[in-house]
Order: sequence, then C-alpha cells, then structure tokens
Amino acid sequence: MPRYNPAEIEPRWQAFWEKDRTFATPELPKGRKRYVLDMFPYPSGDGLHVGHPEGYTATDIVSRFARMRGESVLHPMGFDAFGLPAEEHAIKTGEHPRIQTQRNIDNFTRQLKMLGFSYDWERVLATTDEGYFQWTQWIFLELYDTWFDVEQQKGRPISELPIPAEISAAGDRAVEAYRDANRLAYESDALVNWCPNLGTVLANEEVIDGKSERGDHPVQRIALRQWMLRITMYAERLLDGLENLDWPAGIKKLQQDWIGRSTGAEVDFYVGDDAKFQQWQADRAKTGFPSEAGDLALRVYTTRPDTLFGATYMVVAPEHPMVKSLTTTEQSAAVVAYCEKASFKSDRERTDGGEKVKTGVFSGSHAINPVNGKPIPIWIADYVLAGYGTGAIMAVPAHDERDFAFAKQFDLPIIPVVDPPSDHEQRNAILAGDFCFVAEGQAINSGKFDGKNTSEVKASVTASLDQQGQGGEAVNYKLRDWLFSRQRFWGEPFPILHELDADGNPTGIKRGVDPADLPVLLPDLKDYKPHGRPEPMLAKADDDWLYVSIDGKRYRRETNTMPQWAGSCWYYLRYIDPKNQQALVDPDKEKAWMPIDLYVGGAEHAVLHLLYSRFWHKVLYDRGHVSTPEPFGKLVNQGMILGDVEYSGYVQPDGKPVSTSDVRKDADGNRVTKDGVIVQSKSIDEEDVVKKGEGFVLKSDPAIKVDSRAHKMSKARGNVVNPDSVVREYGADSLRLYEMFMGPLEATKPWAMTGVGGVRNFLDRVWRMIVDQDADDLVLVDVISDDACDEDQLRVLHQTIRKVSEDCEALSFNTAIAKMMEFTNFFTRSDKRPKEAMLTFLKLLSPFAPHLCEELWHLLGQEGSIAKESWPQWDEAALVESSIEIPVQINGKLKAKINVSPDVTKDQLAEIALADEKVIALIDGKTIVKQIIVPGRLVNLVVK
RNA sequence: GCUGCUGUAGCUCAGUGGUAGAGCGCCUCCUUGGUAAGGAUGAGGUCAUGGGUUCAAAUCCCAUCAGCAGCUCCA
Repeated sequence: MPRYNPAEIEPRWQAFWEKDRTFATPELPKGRKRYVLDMFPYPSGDGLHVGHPEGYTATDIVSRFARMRGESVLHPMGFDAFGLPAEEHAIKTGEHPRIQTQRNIDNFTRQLKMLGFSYDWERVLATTDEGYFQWTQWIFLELYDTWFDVEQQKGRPISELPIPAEISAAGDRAVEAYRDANRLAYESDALVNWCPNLGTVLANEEVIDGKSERGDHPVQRIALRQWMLRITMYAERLLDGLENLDWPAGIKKLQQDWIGRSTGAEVDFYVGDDAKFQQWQADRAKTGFPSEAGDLALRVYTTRPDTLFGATYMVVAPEHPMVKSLTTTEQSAAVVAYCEKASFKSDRERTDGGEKVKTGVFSGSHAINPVNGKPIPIWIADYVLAGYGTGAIMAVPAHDERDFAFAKQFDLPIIPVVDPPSDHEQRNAILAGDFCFVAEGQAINSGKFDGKNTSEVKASVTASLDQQGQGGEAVNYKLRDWLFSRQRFWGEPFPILHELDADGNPTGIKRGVDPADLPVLLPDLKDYKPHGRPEPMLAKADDDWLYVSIDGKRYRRETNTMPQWAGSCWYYLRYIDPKNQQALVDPDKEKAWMPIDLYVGGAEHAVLHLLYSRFWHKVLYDRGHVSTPEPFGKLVNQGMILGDVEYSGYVQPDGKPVSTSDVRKDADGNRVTKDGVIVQSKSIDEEDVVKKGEGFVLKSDPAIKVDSRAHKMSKARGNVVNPDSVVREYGADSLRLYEMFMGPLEATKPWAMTGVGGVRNFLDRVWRMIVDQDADDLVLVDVISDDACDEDQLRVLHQTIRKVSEDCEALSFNTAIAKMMEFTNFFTRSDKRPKEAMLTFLKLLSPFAPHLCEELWHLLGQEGSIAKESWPQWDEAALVESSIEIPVQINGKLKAKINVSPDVTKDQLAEIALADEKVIALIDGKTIVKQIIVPGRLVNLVVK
C-alpha cells in the first residue's frame, strides 16, 4: 500500500540535495543571473512561525523556476542575530548571549531545511559572526572617514575636505574638530531613556507610556553622548533614487513621507534692542542673509512666507538655544518650570497628548516682524519641535491649525491674510478670524502684495526678504540624523579609540582602529547585569579590553555598541562573497551579482531597514566599493498571515446576547449598549452562526449580529500556528503549497487548517495520478502510457505550462496552483495518461512541491534531480481549440450560443448567428437596427 | 483627522468593456478487506450600494457605504 508519505520522502530528498550540492551557487554567474533575496530573520527563541515560510516559499519557487530556465541564481539565507531578547536572556541567566543565539540559529536552520528551501547553505551568515561584523566595523570606519560634498552631492574621503583658512590658522586641534564636525559618523549629545530603578538605558520599544516595559518603572529622558550618522545629507539622493525602483507604490510613498522634503523660506526676526532695529536692517541689507542668524535675530522656517503679514506671535521650542536670552527676569521662573516639565515628556507624549491641548509660556520678549516692523510676542511651547527647521516658528493663527488652536487658548490676535475662494462656505468666519483656513487664495492685509495669489506672494516675499538680507529660500526634511549607538552589550563594538591625557581624562581626540586590527571583539564579562550608571554596558569590561596604548599614547575604547540595524544594512553584499578576508566583497563578484533582482520581506521594514540600507549602499557607492547606486531593484512585501477566523458576540451581565450593531464604545473605551449597559465580548462556535446579508448572525436568533474576523497570531490569543506541527501532520510540500495557495502574496489573509488539508488532498491526487496505491509494491498506475496526448490533453497541458510559467514570473502563485489542480482533475478523469505529459507536469509542480516531484520523477524512471531539468515551453498551436462557443446577444442580453470554428470571419459569424433557430424566433417581427460582431468573441444584435 | 488598500459563491481568490469562473468547503448518489479514502453529480452569485457613459459595465467615471492597514503637532 504505497501511499503518499511525505514524512518518509521529504527528509530523504533533503539529504540528497545537501550531499549532491544541488543548489550550490557558482562564484560568478554563467549567462543570465538572478539574485533572489529574503529579508533574513531574527532567530527568536520561538522558532519560525507560519508567516516566515510565506515569503521564503515565494522566493524559493522563483529561484527553482529561474534555475530550470537556465539562469544562475544566488539565493542565500542568514540571521540577523544581534538583538535585545538574547541580552535579556543573558541578564536573567548569566549565559553568554552567543550561546542562546547559536541555539536559536540551529533551531531556525533545522526548520528552514525541513521545508526544503533551495538555499545555498554554504553561504549562510549571521551578523554576530566575528568574520562578518569585522566588515560591519570596517564600513563604520568608512563612514567615519567620509564627508558629504554638497556641491557634488557625493560622499568623499575626509582627507579631501577643504579646510577654511581661519580653521587652519587655529592649529591642528581646530582642523581635527572641523573634520569631526563634517564626518558622516559623528558624536553628539542625544536624549536617551534612562531608567534609574533598572539602572539601565532602555530602547524606545522597551518604553511604554513613559514607563519601563519590564517592571513599570518611570523613565527619564537624559542627554548622553551618542554616535550619529549624517543620513540627512543623503536625503535628496534617497528621494531621487526611489523613482526608478520597482517597489510597491505604498512603500515608496512611505519613504518619501519619512524623508519629508518641503520647500519654503528661512526668515530672521529681529529680537535686539528696539532702538537699534533700523541699524540692524541696514547692516543686513549690506551683508546679505548670513548662514547663522546671530544673537540679534530669531530664525524661523516657514513653507508659507506669503502669510508673513499674518504672523501675530512667535514660538520657540523649549530646547531652543535662545530660550534663556529671550526670557525676561519676570518670566524666568515660569519659563524654567515649563521647560523642565517638557523635558520629562517623551516625544510621543508631546506629540500625541490626547486632545492635543496646547501648552506654552510667554518669554516676556518681543520680535519685530520684518515685513511691517511691528513687534510681536515670543512664546515658548512644546508644540514646536526643536529638531525640525530652526526650532522656532512664526505663528500665523489665521492659516495654521496648530497656531490657531494655540492663539485661541492664549487669546492671541488672529489676522487673516489669505482670502479664500468666494464660494468657500466658511469665508465670512475666516475673514472675521473665527475660523482657520490653510489652503491657497488671494492676499489681503498684506500691504503691496494684496490681491495677488498665494504662489505669487510666496515668491515675491521671499525675493524681497532675500534682497534685504532678512530671509532666503530653504529646503527642509523631516528626516533626522540617525542615532546610531546603543548602550547595550550584544551588538557590534565601535572601532573607535578615545585619546586620554596623563590623568586618564579624554582629550577629545579620537582615532579609528587600524583596519588590520579588526574585528574589535566584545569583551568577556562576568555577568550581563546592568551596572546602574547611565553609560554603556561595555564600560563594565576589564581594563585589558578597555584601554589600549599606541605609540606611547593611551586610549580608551568606545563603549557604545551599534544598533541591530547595522548588521542588516549590508548583509546582501556579504552573501556574494561570504568568506572573503581581504574585502567586504570581491569587486568582480559584486559587479556580476548586484543589484538584487527580487527582495521579499514584511512591510514592517518599509522605512527603517530599507532606508538605512540604501543610505549605507550610497556611501559605499560614493567611495567606490559597490557598482550600483541602489541595492534592491524589485521589492515585494508579503502580506501578514492572521489566525483562523473567529466569531464573537456581546452579552449583557445577565448573559443575554446583544447584537453588535447595538454596541458602542463609551468615553472610557468600554463596550456598552444604547442604554449604557456594559457588555462583555464572548467567542462563539462556528456552528452557531449563519451568514445573513453582509455579516453573520446567531443561528438561534437571527436578529443578533456577531463579529467575524481573523486576528493577528499571538501567544496571548493562543492562535499561533507552528510550522513544525503542520509539517508533521501534512508534510512540508503541503505547507509550502498552502502558503502559496492562500491568496496573493501581498495580501493579508487568515490561516485555515482545513485549507492545508485541501492542498494535501491535491498532492494525494497527484500521487495517485501516477502511483497505483492499491498495489502491494510501489508501481505506476496502469493507465500511464507511452502514447502521445490527444488533442484535448495536449491543450490542457500547454494551457497549464503557459499559466504556470506566466504566473511564476508574475509571483501569482495562487492562480498557478489552481491551474495545476485543474490539470490534475482533468488527467485523473482520463483513463490514458501519457508519460510525457506526467513528466512535464512534474517539472511545473516541482518548484512548489519539490520533494513529491523528485520522488515521482524517479518513479517514472528518470535520473538525477528534477531541479536540474529545463523548464517546459508551451506551444501556441496546441492552445487553439477546433471549435469555440460564441454567445449571441439580443440588445446586450445573452440569448443563444453557437459553435463555430475559431477562425470564422465577421460576415460568416453574422450569417451563422442569424440562421440559428432561437435567434430567428427572437427577432421575428422586429427590425435589426445594428449588428455588433466581434470575431472570436460574440454577436450582439440590436433590435426594435 | 489624513493617506493608502480592499469589497465577485459559505471561505480564499481569478476575471481591465463582450458567455460570471477556479480551488477549498457543502448536498446527493456510487465504490471501497488498505477509510482524516476514492469516484460521479448538484446546489450556491442584486459582482457592496446608488447614479452616469456605452449597443454592451464585475470591469470605465462620479458619489455613498462598509472593512482593513498605516501615519499623525514636521511650521
């Protein structure tokens, strides 16, 4: 009884592929190349979940398909293995994170191999490998050695940075400081989440609502010395580069929005002694608009310079450097208190403070509006962010929602300066200053600009400010420099040394570790518990590690570590040449394999990983280490896999069910009925519900509507599906096939275990199409023959070849599978199954269900791996049917069908249609007004 | 609030102006000493709703409704 038994077949073929090195990649491609990449996983302790194999199966099918078409395919896998969970585990158990990490990698590897993916396992890497992070550190040194030439829009070696004469004159220290201020990797003070109770610095994701995730302790924001990467210099190129990428439009837009380019003007508002305003203006007219505003002016950035006449007050961020100098003695106490309070709020609290009630405090001083010489008050408020633009704004309450809300709150004047279109519903309210209008219109209350439209006024105001040296055009980006250091143990150490003076204090001079001395390994620690000080974990290391002497000078190692993003920024390059000890990648190999032809991963990496990688890649490109300006040519996001559909309804405290249509959310977030009775959510068995109209209702009471939806898989909900158990019950080929059959790759879709059973049935059917499972031995069914296909079989076969080929290219795997199911249904009904057709079919199915196909391929007497066979070609001639059915419509409605040869002409078709009995009856006594005849498609008669 | 995506059979989805389809599930019947088995039939659709364009609309246009996802003080 030789039944289909994946548990026996699958491990056997996996062992064969490994021994045979079936999927070993050539060092250099022969002929056409295809680089197919999965976003590599973080090897968590939970192992794979069913979301992982979705993308992995898709890329595996593409890779196997491309190989069979004669292409050289690079299809590697690795592990993004630095990360917080391993460190948390180390803190708890004292076990080195490397041990736990390796255990998890081993488990992931086992699971991935169990699924039969055709990775070239000889290229596997982990970001935690010393031979890997050596080059991560090397790239950091390259960033450290690079400055961005704005003129050329290009990163260049720091040795080529032009040094201004006054800096050279000030000596070597000044030159070095100038260089440091221009490097792509630089140090700066930045706010971190310091938790005094835990005695450690926390990552943003470890902080929830201002409390630590672990222990619920308060978290403070304190400034700490940090490494930053000057990604902002590449903003324009990161934006431009998106244009030619074959990426989902949504991801491109997310990146564009994240970069957030806006154009407007910078304007200086005089804040000095009133008496000297005219003198200042005259000076400015002579010198022009300086690069720094100086002490006498407050510089703002605005995208609406046309509304300058409506600026009735100014706001600076609490962190703005001029807060102190702008604050008067009387206001001092209030301002200090306000700023301190703001400093305890995280960015999140400041930006999503519930109802968005504006807070602020008056500084006591005034600025002079450059367009009309009028003094306006300067406020300090945290709705203005220090990090965007200049950290200060001119407030135009009539035409900006936030300024409007603030002006209402603090009773500040509102002057409309843009007249909305005359048909605007709120026009009178806007002109009265009672309503905010943010769109474009005609200038009013704006002196000589009155009557002009917004874009004209923008241009003329900017030009006139420029002439007076009080403003200029400016471009701004939302994108911020990348905070690149973490105060953690389990990350790449920075290859940087800080020079110490005779007393052991830092001199401020730094040097990179000599590339020959890389990698800088992590120190051995006795334990991984936080040391309780707001500084990095590596400061716990022994002096042996911490201090270095070079040429008689003493240095202390940098103790920050790199963030998890670092290793994932360039791993795709290392796969090309994973064992190279001379370079991060051999240039010839890099040229031959890059760019990546298909990159598949989750949409959660839409912005950060993909933007950071592109940034590093562009720096490497500028410095001549890679040959393509962009790394990822085509990107596809696989959709999320949700848990099985669940039904739920609401019940009152007495157990009485309530229809979901009668349940609302009250102010406290409770679910209540119309009468205010709080109800409980209750899950309902699938058998107790029935479909009615749009939704589902209780079988027992159709008036009660219930919710039906699939939820995200989570441990808490208990709906996580484990690939190990699916493979055990159904086999890897069934899991692979089901993941692809669920729906389009990009769609979010619910898991249904019955569906896995469905595709398993299909594979069983494929098995029985070829194997006689009723025989005692493993023999073929007797209907397998050496005859040729008949016409219908040939057509079905070639239709299938075409559909599967086209769908594999287009990543529409679900429809390809549906077609193969049809093929199987057709041929199992057939009592003559030509062997040639079976072999061709197995080749088509082999990228999807490789184990089963290898097995059947051999049972049909073939040698070698089916993975090495060439992909079938379809024959157009075989697709044509000898007779086709043509619909005949009367007035656009289908009334009859006629059978004709596919190549009949228009006239013949009309003749045949008009001779049809049904048609004759239907048009009897009527006049044919018009005949629409499309050969091969239809006949439509318009009659009266 | 803004943006994007999606509404076709019980479920998951094909179908880009011309006959409403597939797979799974379901019903009924048959076969079966290897049974979460196989075979054969069949039912099931206001193509979310309303309007428009057209000889003809699931498909194009407008509006509405519903669901999902993401973003949100960026001056």
